[in-house]
Amino acid sequence: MKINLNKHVTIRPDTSQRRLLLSVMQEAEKHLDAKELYRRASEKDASISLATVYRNLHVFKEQGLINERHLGQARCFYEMKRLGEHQHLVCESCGQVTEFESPLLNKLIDEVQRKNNFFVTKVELYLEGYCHKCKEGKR
Amino acid sequence: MKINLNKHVTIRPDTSQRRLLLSVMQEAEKHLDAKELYRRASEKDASISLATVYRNLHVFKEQGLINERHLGQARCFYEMKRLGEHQHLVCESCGQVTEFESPLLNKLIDEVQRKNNFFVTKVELYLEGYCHKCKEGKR
DNA sequence: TGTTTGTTGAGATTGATTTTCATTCTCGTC
DNA sequence: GACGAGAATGAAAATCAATCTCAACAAACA
Ligand SMILES: [Mn+2]
Ligand SMILES: [Mn+2]
Ligand SMILES: [Zn+2]
Ligand SMILES: [Zn+2]
Repeated sequence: MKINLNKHVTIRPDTSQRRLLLSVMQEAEKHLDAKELYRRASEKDASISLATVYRNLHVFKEQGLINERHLGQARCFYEMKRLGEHQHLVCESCGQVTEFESPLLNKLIDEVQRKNNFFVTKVELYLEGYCHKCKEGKR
Repeated sequence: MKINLNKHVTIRPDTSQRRLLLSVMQEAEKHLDAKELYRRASEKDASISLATVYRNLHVFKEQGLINERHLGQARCFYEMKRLGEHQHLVCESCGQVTEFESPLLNKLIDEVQRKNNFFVTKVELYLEGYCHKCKEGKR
């Protein structure tokens, strides 16, 4: 289910749409889905197309500029890649997304790679449950 | 985006469609998506509807009989729940799905719950990369 | 037996994503 | 400066999984 990006093609690194989309991604304080990225980009360039958003999300992903995340929903969310991997905690009740890191995860992955003779290129740990507030409310 | 199953309704536990769907799930040697479950069930009862497959996947999930998994694709896969949690390794190249367990994961989750004051109800660790065979082939 | 309530099949609908296609842009060459 | 090839774009159509609607059906039970 990959988009048809024709691998034998040189990607032009810099178009006004790409610059706009990247700047919106960078300014974003949280994870954006394609539609929200489109909405925000449209405010600055009303003519941009949703197809261009999707196409460039693929390009950015291939270039390693952004991460694609699955946060419970069917649709994907995107965020700029940063130093240090992190994973997500999603509250079933209020939808709040919390980020966390743990050195244990790397340890786990090392072990899994060794035991299964597998080379890991992508890690996604998704935890769902109840956040601080919603946990209280449940009582 | 939940299906409308009307919570204040008593679920009738045993219909011929449910029995059929569960038996197909049990016989399955690997993870099935809704369409594949539908295809296999249709072989035994040509009149079964895809809507019934989806409806009952929700029922089985609520009853804790099956697990829903996200294996890279947008669509979901399902498998019978078994003793002992396990997670998945998916080969980017050949698509092979390998299952694994690690006690480190529980340790990690304990830590995350404590540090973030969060109550975890669902865990999904998805690792993608290259399996034994495909790793070799790459050289 | 008649009523109530849960279930089903078929088909329509939704929502996210991808593709198609005609047009436009970029950039190196003449 | 015109040109040509390749890459990118906008708009709209197509795809695909998942969900919903609704009339018919079946089980439970009064
Ligand atoms: Mn994040
Ligand atoms: Mn499994
Ligand atoms: Zn919450
Ligand atoms: Zn492989």
